[in-house]
Amino acid sequence: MSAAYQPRAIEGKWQQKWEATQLYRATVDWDKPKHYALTMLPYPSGDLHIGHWFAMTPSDARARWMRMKGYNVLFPMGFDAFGLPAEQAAISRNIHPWKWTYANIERMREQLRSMGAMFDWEREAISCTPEYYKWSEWFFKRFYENGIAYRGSALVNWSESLQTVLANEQVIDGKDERTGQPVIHKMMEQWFFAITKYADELLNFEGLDWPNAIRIMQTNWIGRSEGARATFHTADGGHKIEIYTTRPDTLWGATFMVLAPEHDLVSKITTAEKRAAVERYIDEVAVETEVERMKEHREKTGVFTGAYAINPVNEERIPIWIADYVMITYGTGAIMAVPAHDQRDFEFARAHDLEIRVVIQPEAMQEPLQAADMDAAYDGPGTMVNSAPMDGSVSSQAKGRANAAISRVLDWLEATGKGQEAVNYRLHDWLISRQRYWGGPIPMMYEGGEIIPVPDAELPVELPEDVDFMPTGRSPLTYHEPFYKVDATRRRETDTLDTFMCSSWYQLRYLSPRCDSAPFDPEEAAYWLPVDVYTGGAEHAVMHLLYTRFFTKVLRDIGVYDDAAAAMRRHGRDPAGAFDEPMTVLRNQGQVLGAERQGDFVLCSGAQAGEKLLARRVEVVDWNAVPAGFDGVFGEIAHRTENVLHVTMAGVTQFVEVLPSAEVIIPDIPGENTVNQLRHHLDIQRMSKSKGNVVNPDELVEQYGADVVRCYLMFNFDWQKGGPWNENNIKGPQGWLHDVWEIVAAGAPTGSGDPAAERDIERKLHQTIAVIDRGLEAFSFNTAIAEQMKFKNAFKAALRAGGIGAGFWQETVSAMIRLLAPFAPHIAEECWERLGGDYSVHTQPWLEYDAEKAREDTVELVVMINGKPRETIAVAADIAREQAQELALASAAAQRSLGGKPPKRSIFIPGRNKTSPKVNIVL
RNA sequence: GCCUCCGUAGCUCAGGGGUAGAGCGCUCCCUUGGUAAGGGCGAGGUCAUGAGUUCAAAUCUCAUCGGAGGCUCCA
Repeated sequence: MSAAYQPRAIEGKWQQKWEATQLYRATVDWDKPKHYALTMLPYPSGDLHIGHWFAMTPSDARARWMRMKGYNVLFPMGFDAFGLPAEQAAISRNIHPWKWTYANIERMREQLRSMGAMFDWEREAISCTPEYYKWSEWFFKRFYENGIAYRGSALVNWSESLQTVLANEQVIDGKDERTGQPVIHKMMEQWFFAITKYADELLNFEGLDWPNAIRIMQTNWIGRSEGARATFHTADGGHKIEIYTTRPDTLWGATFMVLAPEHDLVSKITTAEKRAAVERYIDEVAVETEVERMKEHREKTGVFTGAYAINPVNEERIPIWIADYVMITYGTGAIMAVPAHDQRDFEFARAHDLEIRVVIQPEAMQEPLQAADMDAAYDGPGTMVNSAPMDGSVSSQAKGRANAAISRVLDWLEATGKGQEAVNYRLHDWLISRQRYWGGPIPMMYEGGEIIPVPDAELPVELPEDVDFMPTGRSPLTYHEPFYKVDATRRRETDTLDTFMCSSWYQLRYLSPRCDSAPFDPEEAAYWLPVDVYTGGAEHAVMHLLYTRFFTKVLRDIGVYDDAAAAMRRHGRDPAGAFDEPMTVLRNQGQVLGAERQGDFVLCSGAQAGEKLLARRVEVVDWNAVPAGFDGVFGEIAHRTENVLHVTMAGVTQFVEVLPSAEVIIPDIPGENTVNQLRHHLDIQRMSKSKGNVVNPDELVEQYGADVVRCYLMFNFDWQKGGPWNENNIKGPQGWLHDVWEIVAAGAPTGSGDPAAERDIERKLHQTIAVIDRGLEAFSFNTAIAEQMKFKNAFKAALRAGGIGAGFWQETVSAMIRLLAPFAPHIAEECWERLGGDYSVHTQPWLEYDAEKAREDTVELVVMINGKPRETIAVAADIAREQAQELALASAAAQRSLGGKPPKRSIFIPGRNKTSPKVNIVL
């Protein structure tokens, strides 16, 4: 065995052997328990970055661990290959999206292989291939037949820069989440999926082990609220106006109504004399982007329509206004305004001099609340007033039926037919069509006004390749006649599917990527589903992770899983609940961020000129090393623009202009120094090409080897948190693997060993196993590795001390290598072979934790006086209470403190796990 | 504004009612034929702050301060 650990020499070799022997091929075996581990598939952008490694290699370690524990593990990989970047590349660089995407996939496959992950490449699925999108289309048709997919008109998000509509989930703060360009609202006819039908079921996370944050985000996004719908009529009786409210107990306080400017009724009810003003306002609002409209603290603008409505609860005549603070996209797009008890309505009423009427009297107040005295709406608890026949009902702060007043009003509304109890959702149906080329075709045709599905036998509708990419941003499909012109009367749909549809079911395609008769093989599904552990980024909380849950539920309801369920029953597995959710356990990794850097600490001297110092001398010194009596500006360089330094000290920033003639002294940089060599503070931030803080995993692998990079990523971060990159720390895992290598390379010692030392190592080994198991179970990869480092340190020390015999060495090193295998698969395989183990270390059984072996024989009994440790006494680990207390009382420390008097109390705390037994003597 | 999560060594992180831990970094010493390296010794922490519960609080409770993420005219 060559002396030095040289990753390059072994990693390629083993990657090839693993592939040649199909070591990671996962096949159905009903005699073994299954484990479907899945990590989010990448978009083939062309280069694997460190984030992919961070997401995938710990998941790989965990999958390997499960495999060694006896599970039949499926850990597939593929590509989410449709999407805009490919199309942008086509437009800007004249490369066809097929070519661009496939070239990237080829490259990324190689990079993925360098990780040494146990991906089963036989199951690779690529969403942009006809074999794949045939089934995306097939699902679309099934959804259409079952009333889930429909074509409808709605106010949608239109991105001018991308020339396409976007789903609500893809718009953040009124901007397209990809480009950051503002979107506008536009009325368009589009394809939708009726995800709102599943809103209530999607709110139920029972049986799911998902991060709390994701559950909260999805719950917020769905935005269920309970309240009432009520129908107001215009005063002339000509029109009905539906409103939704969560506070039906304040209906009697409605003193005006507000419609969203986009509301259908606006044009119908506006009086002739107000028409001009109303139309002007609508035009103003229409050109506002979402961004402008969402600005905080903006003035409540609006105009009166001239029309009046009748409040159904008290027959009062109230004015109807339009205002942009009412959103057409929420509820019914119209509200009853209760200025006394809703802050927005209050502000609007004050701005436009509208009546404010108190209908909830706060209990605590002596005097009745007067509208004129209010400076804000009152939304606390109280008693209903001015609300005959509901006066006296008590409104708590509870929502919905839990509030007595609301409950009573709801009953009354239903009984009188003036309104109904209602549930409202913030969630809208999923807008699925895109005006783009590089996506799955929508298998629909139009003939006259009719929608005709493409027959199943003709699927897939293939994307034509011979298209021209126009810089206009329009989809080439819309002017590709052979594609859209089916025959003289029928025209094909030229919109394509949102890529999130393709990724909503990829976990099913992995089961049988070459299956041609169905989207997936039911026999495979019966065994593997559902996904047991899913890992990926939290940024998909309300997109992919919500969509795929919805998708799974629809497939279940329309019978797509029926054959799989039957197969399950044949194999004696109960299919109940197996198809309700796609992924049982979900964990999100954090993000690896760009490195933080301290700015230089400088001493600047010169002449003060107003706000800033004109420096004639700038010296970089050790952090905080300020000479006594220094009277210039000193501190960290927080920022530098040309020759102006922002120097901060204790939170105060001072400005220093370095004169061209100034002397700059940087001890670490020899020769003459310039102002440009001064380093300013660098914040932790996302890695991006423009910031130049991107870490290239290929270079790291080249330098340190894949195993070291894997271990560094797992050891140096809290996986679920992420953090700043700091390459210095790679030396820790590197040194560890070097040491392991050297221990194996050195071979068994020749001495006979010391039973006590060996027993100690055996104990530590089993304690280590327990920590690794716990760490992997909890995705705490860093603790699992830290514990192995500790064990290595202890073993190495014992070896040096000559306490280890040959037989024990073999046994222990063999165990150590098996424990290492999930984390550093290549070096473990090489060491395993050199130890004489059978191929492969990755198919060896995992080490069984033995509590008896992990037990300490003697431990330190801690004697505490008033809770402060004072002395230790070596005792048997299983020492009894009485004996321990006797020993403690007899100890020198206790005798000294007690001074002959009996203690007030003496408390025995038995040792557990890794803590020592203790006796606390209270004086 | 609301909702989550988090403040432990210089850095990145474990632990978590009962003696404060790891890796890196740092001091000093040794090796200089594993050498863009190895071995050894050591320093460094009122566990964000303040109160409470307890025989005992870094750990539990509450408040405050600081940080991260999410939602936000949601009727």
